[in-house]
Amino acid sequence: MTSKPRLTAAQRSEQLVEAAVRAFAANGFAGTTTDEVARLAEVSQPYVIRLFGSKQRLFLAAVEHACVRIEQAFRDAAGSGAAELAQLGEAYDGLLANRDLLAVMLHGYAASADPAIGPVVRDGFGRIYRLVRELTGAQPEEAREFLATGMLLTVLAAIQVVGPDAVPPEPWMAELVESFPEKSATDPD
Amino acid sequence: MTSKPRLTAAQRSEQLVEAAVRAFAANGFAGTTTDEVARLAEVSQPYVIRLFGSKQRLFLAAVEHACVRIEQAFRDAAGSGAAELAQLGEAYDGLLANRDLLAVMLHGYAASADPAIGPVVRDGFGRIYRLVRELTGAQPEEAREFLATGMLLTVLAAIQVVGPDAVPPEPWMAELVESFPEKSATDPD
DNA sequence: CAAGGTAGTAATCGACTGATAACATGTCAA
DNA sequence: TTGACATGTTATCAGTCGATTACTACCTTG
Repeated sequence: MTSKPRLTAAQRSEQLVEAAVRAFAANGFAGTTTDEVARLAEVSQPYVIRLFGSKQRLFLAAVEHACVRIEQAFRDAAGSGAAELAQLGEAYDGLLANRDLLAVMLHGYAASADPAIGPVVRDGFGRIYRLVRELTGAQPEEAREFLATGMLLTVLAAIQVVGPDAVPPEPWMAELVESFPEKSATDPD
Repeated sequence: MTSKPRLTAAQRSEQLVEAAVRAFAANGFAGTTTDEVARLAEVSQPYVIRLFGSKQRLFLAAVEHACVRIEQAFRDAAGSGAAELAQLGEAYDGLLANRDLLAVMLHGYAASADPAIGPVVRDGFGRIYRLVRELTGAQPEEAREFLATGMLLTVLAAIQVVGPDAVPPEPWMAELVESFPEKSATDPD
């Protein structure tokens, strides 16, 4: 049996950030223990603290990671050259399927009253806004509407109205979900 | 000096819910202690637990209270008879000035993975959606766009891009904020 | 006034958790 | 080989927090 090989601090940190994203996505900053993250990555809890200095810095690393991954998803969806907002919208749907990245962002928004967290979250949000404009050439109004829809979807995923762990839909949920423009299925048949 | 008069349990509970809204709005469910709420309401911490049974039920009461107050704000803005979405939008701006009610909702969304919290938050959200449609006669698509904008504003307030405790605006923030339709100032002059 | 219910507190506890310190183990260059 | 550095753990602590228990003070009503 392959009992954990030793990794470099950089590799282990990377692994821990991914575990942190999963853990913080589920329970938020205050609701997650460093021990949970440690168990997910199969290391000891004190080692997590040693590598990141504090729980707060681990959370910040998770938020930063989520931002970068979201930016990456948009860039990939855009391909080379100009892109349509609809393309980024489909990328967003892809992110919703994972749920973790957007959930971490939501917990970041909620925790932004903390003076150490707010700036990092704001910065990441700003980068995403500017990237949307840059990739699509959208006007501020269009980008704003795009992000607004994104925030609604993020919330709907968090309260389990859409996404993988959605509850059985009540009438208003079905109506609201149906109101979204249909995903243009590039039907290969 | 008027040292606290005795109140009925109902009155004290009401007072505690208001304190809970303020406390939970700032730090969320896991990040808030029952002692903070107790101090805000100037009662002892065990009494808070006695009146509500648990911290979780206190949080649920705060979420429920926030929902009701938001519904009330919409109803007030609509007046009697049919209303425009723009009227509700102004009501939303009024709520943003307080920040607490919408912040509690945001923390509710974030905490909805908890099986005891999710249903309450979903129910409140559903009531607000239906109320918007009912008051304005809006189609699902319009109501969805209205809520999307609301979610974006809620997030922007949480990360201190808009609202009372907004940070000094960076260029992207100014651009994004400017992109919102101007509030139609009913200039009395 | 007696008595019972209601409002509220002080004291305390057990569990949890982030962080520190001391120690162990593996790896690699000279 | 050896020694020095990097990876990782065990043990432990000090503070925090939700909850329980037992108690006190007040008010009402017959």
